[in-house]
Amino acid sequence: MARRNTAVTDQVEPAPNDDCPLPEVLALIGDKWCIQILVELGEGPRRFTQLERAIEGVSRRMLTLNLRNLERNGLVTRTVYPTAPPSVEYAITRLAEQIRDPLEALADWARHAVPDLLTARRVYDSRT
Amino acid sequence: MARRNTAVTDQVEPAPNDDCPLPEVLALIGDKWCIQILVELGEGPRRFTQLERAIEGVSRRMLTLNLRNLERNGLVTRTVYPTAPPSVEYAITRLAEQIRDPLEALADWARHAVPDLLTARRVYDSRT
DNA sequence: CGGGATCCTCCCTGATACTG
DNA sequence: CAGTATCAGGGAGGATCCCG
Repeated sequence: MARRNTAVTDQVEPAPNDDCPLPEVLALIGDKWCIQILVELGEGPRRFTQLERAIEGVSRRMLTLNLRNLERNGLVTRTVYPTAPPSVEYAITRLAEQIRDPLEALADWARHAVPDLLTARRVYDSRT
Repeated sequence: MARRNTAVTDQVEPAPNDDCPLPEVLALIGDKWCIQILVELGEGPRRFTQLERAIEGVSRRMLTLNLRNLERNGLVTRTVYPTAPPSVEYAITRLAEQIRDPLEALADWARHAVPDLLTARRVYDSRT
């Protein structure tokens, strides 16, 4: 069991069966900060500290782990420039760019559904 | 602090700011079993035990919590038939039906991206 | 049958300190 | 600057028991 406690999500392992890959996708991009990382990198390449400042609330550790996971899955590239002090640049790949449309569709639904959702929630909560 | 340890995700609280509602959506439908529940209920109404058998791997507790969460957010309805023994039927709402298209788009991307993803992963892992 | 309540256990995560 | 290593806590989730 190599790689224990080194990745955020260890599952995925896309079961070749199952007609519904959604759980896997969610496991892939569900890591609390992945979306925000992808969104930020969508604006252009960023360095580690830039990401750390832009995302706000993320710890160094979690940022590292999420980036490693994204890199491992081919959604983000990591380029080291051997300068002094060292400089590391992250960027999204084509694979990651192609996911932006589906995610945008999901975001559209979210924006549209939030009111109904909040209403449902108030009703449910008021009935305790 | 009522409702502690009673919901799976307690956050959400859709911050009215932020132009990107994606983290909230993921918090909403990201609960490990929610997607599979919605997919299964998409086939038609189901009773608790039917869901428990269909989903496989889910514990009674988590199934209950996920269903409660979905119900609270207006994505699932819960109907109790006071028969003996009691019978409870779950079904998806219109709000939940409307999310199926975005999710399907995401699933399409997933199916298309899996090969690249696995390749990237093998390359990354082989470089240790 | 359909859960609620309780206990208990990992492991995820944050904080801190150290390194090339 | 860009991380890794280590420690500690807290919460998610499983197992179990019980009840209407």
